Order: sequence, then C-alpha cells, then structure tokens
Amino acid sequence: MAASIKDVAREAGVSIATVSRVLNDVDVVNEETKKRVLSAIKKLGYRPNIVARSLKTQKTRTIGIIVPDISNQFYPEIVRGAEDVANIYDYNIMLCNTDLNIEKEMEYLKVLKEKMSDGVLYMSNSLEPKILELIKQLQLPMVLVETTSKEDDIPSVTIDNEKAAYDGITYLIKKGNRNIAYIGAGEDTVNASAMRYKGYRRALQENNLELNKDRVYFSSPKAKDGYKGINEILNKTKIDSIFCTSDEIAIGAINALRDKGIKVPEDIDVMGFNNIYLSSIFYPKLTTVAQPIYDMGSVGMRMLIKLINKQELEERNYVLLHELIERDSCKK
Amino acid sequence: MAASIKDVAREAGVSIATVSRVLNDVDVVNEETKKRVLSAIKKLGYRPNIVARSLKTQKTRTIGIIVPDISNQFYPEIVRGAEDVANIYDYNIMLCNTDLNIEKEMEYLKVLKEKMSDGVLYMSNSLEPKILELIKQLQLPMVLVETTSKEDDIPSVTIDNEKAAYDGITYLIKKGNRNIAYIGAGEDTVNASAMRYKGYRRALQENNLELNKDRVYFSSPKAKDGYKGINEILNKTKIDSIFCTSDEIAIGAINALRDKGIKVPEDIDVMGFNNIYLSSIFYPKLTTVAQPIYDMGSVGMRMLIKLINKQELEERNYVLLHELIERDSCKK
DNA sequence: TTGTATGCGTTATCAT
DNA sequence: ATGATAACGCATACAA
Repeated sequence: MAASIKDVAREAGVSIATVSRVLNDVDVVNEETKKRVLSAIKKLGYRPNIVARSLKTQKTRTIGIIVPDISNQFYPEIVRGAEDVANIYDYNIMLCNTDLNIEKEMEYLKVLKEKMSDGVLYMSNSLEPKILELIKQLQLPMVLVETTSKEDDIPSVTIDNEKAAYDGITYLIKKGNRNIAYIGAGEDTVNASAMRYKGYRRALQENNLELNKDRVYFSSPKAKDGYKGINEILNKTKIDSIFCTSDEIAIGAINALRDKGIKVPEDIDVMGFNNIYLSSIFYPKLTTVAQPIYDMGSVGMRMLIKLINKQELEERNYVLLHELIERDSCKK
Repeated sequence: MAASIKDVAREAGVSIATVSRVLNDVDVVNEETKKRVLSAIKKLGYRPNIVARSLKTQKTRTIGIIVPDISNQFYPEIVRGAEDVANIYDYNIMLCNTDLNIEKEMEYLKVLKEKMSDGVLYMSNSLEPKILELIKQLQLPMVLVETTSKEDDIPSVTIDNEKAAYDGITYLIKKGNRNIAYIGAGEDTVNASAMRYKGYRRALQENNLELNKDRVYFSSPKAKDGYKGINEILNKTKIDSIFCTSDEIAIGAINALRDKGIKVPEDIDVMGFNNIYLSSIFYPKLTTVAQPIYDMGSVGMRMLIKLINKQELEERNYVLLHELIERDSCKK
C-alpha cells in the first residue's frame, strides 16, 4: 500500500494535521518542522490521495465531457481545446461518448454526478425534456458547446449559425451563382446547426432568389450523404453551386461531381462548413465557413470553470465569430 | 446537498448497513425491508457517492488514457475503441493529452495515481528511462498501445510494423516498381513505427534492389512533411513510387506531385499507412496498409481490465493483423 | 505553532 | 436478518 498522511506524520514526528498544513500550504507552520515534513514526504515517496481529499472537500477537480463521438467530426479538436484549459486550472477530464443516444447521455450524466464531477461540458443534438429534467435534478454546473437550450438558460458557446450560413450563401451569390443547392442539417435538427437552413433561406430571399426544394437535401454531416445528395439533386434539377453544412459533405459532393465528370470549381462551386483540418489538404482545397473549433472547447471550459467557482459569467451565451475562408473549391 | 445513505436509512427505518446491502445486492435481506429501502431510494432520488465508495474499496472504476494528441492522427478512433470497451465493463476514462512531452506525461501519470485510477492505457513515442522508473514506482496496471517497451515487459498491443511495411513495399515491387521512395518514421523513433523503415530495407534487399538514401526522407506523420519530402527527393533523384508511413504523408505527397503536374497513379504510385477515414474519401482513394485502429484501442482496454482484475493475460504482447487495402493511388 | 478529534459517504466485520 | 461500528485518507474546527 502506498504511504498515507499517517506514515508521513509518523516519519516526521508530527501530527497528520501538520502534514496536511504543509501539504496545502495553509496556516503558518514552523520552518523547521516544515522541512522535516517535506523530507519525510520525499523519503516515503508520498502522494496525497485525491479521492480522500475529494470526499472531504466535495470537489474532485475532474470535469465530464459528453460528446456524440470522439472519432467524428470536429469533436477531437473541441475536446483538445477543453482539455488544454482544464489542464491549466488543474482539472482532469472524463470523456463520454454517447452516439447521441439519449439513454447513454442520461446514464453518463448520472455517473458523472455519482463520481462527483465538478461540472460537465455537454455536446449533443437535442436537449430533450427528459435530459433537461435530469440536468436540473442533478444540479451539476454545465455549459453547452455547439448546442443551445432555447428557453432554458443553460450557458452555452456557439457561433451564429444562421448568420454564418447567410454569409456563405451571400458569398456564393456575389460570385454570380443563382441556383444554389443545400445539403446538410435540416430544420428539425435541434442543435445549433439547425439555424443554417434558416440562413440559407434568408440569403435567397433577400436576393430575390426562389427557394427550390429540389435543390435541398437534408442529411447527416457525413461524406457519403454529400455523395448521395448530389446525385439526388442532379436527377431533379440544375445547379451552379452547392452549400454544404459540413466539410465532409462537401468532400462527398465533390467526389460525386468528379465521378460525373463535372469540375469543381470550373463547373460548380462547392462550399464547406467548419474548416476541419482535412479541408486544407483535400483537392481542391475547400472554401468553407470556419468555426473556431478549438476555441469553442477552450472558451466553453473557461466558462465552466468560472461557473464551478461561482464567478460571474460576463456572457451566458457566448457567440464566437465565424469566418469565410476562401480556397479553391469556389471560383475566385 | 444530495441525499446520502444515512437519509435513505432514516427514511426506510433501517440501518445504513442494510441500505448498503440492498445497494450492493450482497448478503440476504428480507424482501419486505428491501422494498422499503428501494422505495426510500426512489423517493429521495438517492445516488450512491462513488468517491466515498472508492475510498473504501480502493477502486475507482476509472482508467486513464494517455495520448499524444486527441486531435491528431488515429488517436480519436483508438480512444473510441477503448472507451466502448471500458463502458461495457462500467469503467470511465480520463483523457490526458501530452504532446509527447515527457514532463507532461510524468505529471499525468502522477495525477492518475493520486486520483486512484485503476489503470492506464499509454500511448507515446518513447518510454524513456525516467518514465519507466516512474511507472514502476507508481505500480499502476498499464498497457501500451502502438508503443513497445523493449526489454521491460509491459503488456502491449501493436501490429507487426516491420512486416506491414515489408508487405507494402513488396506489393509495390510486384507492381513493377523499382525506385521506391520512403517518407516517414525514422529508425530513431522509439515507438512501434520505427520498425517500418526496417521492413522497407528488408523488402528491397530480398528483391535485390539497392537502398538509395536520396529516396529516403525521415519526417513526422503530417501532410506538410509529405509535401516537403517529395520536393526534396525529386530534386535529387528519380522515383516510380512512394511508400509513406502515414496516410497524411501520402496526401501531402500526392498534393506535391499534382502541383508538379505528376499524376497518381499513372506516373507514380503512392501508398499510405494506417487507413484513416480520410484515405477512403480523398482523391485518389488511397491504397494503404491498414492498421486495425479501433481494435487496438478495444483490445488494449480489454487487456488492461483483465490486468486490473488480476486475470491471466493469454498474450502479453498482442500483435494485431494489418491488411493491405487496394484502392486507387497505386496502379492496378 | 501544533495536536486532537470529527466528519466526508461508503463498505465490511462483528455482534445480536 | 439486521444493527453498531471501524476504517478508508484526508481537511479543518477547536484546543492547547
């Protein structure tokens, strides 16, 4: 068994209280005894047992991160941003993959509470009533990333998805495109990306362009859906450009076009969304609406830590800035 | 404050011992009182405090995963495989990014011990003496993934990297290639991938092909290094094919070739390594040596859990099977 | 400045 | 079948 505070106390010839004091650098303790304690600690290779400390202090310095799938999309980078900040403040993170399965989400939330996580960073599509109720009941400090809570006011960090899509479409229109297809997140999606379709429609409307449902294909953010989407759309109508709500969709779309002998961007413009690493090394390099992915994680974690420490949040619903990145998949 | 076992006991009119018994389904407890306890639990919305339980049982049911960078390479998928298995056995995972920084690795190892993790899954390049010493001292159950420990016998899961590279090169040779470039992990790399260069040399040798250092470029596994590598190599000599020790390198290489007007695979064959998701949607689709990435995580976690439960490992150094996946970046 | 004692929420041993 | 209680390792209020 590893050495405990008792062993250190015995070795240094003091009480455990004194050892605890030097451990936590609290109260005043005689320089001489402090030295004795320190050397006893070193001699025994003692490390405080954080579990015991947590039981006493009711704080574990670990934070749960609930994520749909760490092997997917931009979640790795969000998590990285979050962990970096957590690390700075001496927190560790517990990673939980849910596959957007409500039952799994609820299970993890409960476990996180039982393990006394100090808070949770939550990413999901939906915030179903069942989940919301559980969250309230559990009383865990929480912030939403890339997810919004509508009426209920759980702090969140997102981008302005409606505006981001609007900006992307406007760009396409300015380049002379008129028949702009849309592939990706639908209105029913409950997470933040649902607003993108709204932005698409507003941009069309403000430019007196007609909304043609034949050019719209709602789907998951995967490449294969981009591929399928293009084929479906081209069967029905003509287009001069495509707005995709993820870079993977854009890649799938470009692959489909290539298979049909259609060139990007010579024949058709394709715009992605998110600016994942991939989009800068794909050919052609993707023009895309960038989300500050890493920052969403780091800002979210910063907010959460403030929340945990009962500090005031200057902004409960943080909206980070998106940016249109011009590369090679749209005509210059 | 959340309800504790005491509250439940009071509510049900029994002792905490009895509550604990029904909680853990241990000993025999009267059906009648069991019901009372259960309903008290429900009424109070009681959840056991796992931290307290951990202090008592000396087990936390959480496992640390030490990884260079979750936002990089195939680590997300390894971690996903690991978490899925952990989840099955009711373990949670603590994610730690080290950027291959030794100090960070040591720090995390210590914290993991202090927080009483039941074990750790360790991914790194090196197993420096300092680390090895700390590992021994900490006495944490551990398994290495995509990392080997040479003399010290820490259980591990890898593929046969030498053979995998050998198979890749042999394939290239069979397709008629004679001047095969190599870009990627060098011999000095201490992790498993260092063996790939060995496989490259052996394949050349067995086919009476000369090893020409001008065709070899040691680098990190990033795309930009593939790009740079090609330019350096083509400045010095002629090649008909390229073996890359990561898919990202292969992509960088293909991009460099395209910029020079060289076609893949018509002019030059390019082979990747790992078979990350990307390689199946890139154009051209990458012919690559596949590692069973997800499985490395899941198998590693399975081994670790066995280790934690003091079960016998049928194989301490698990070697998973690689597979050559023929796609479009090499001539058919 | 230092020590004693209590409690954090459990599990498990020993009585009853 | 159930209850009282010690112990897990630490932090801290209170005494000295």
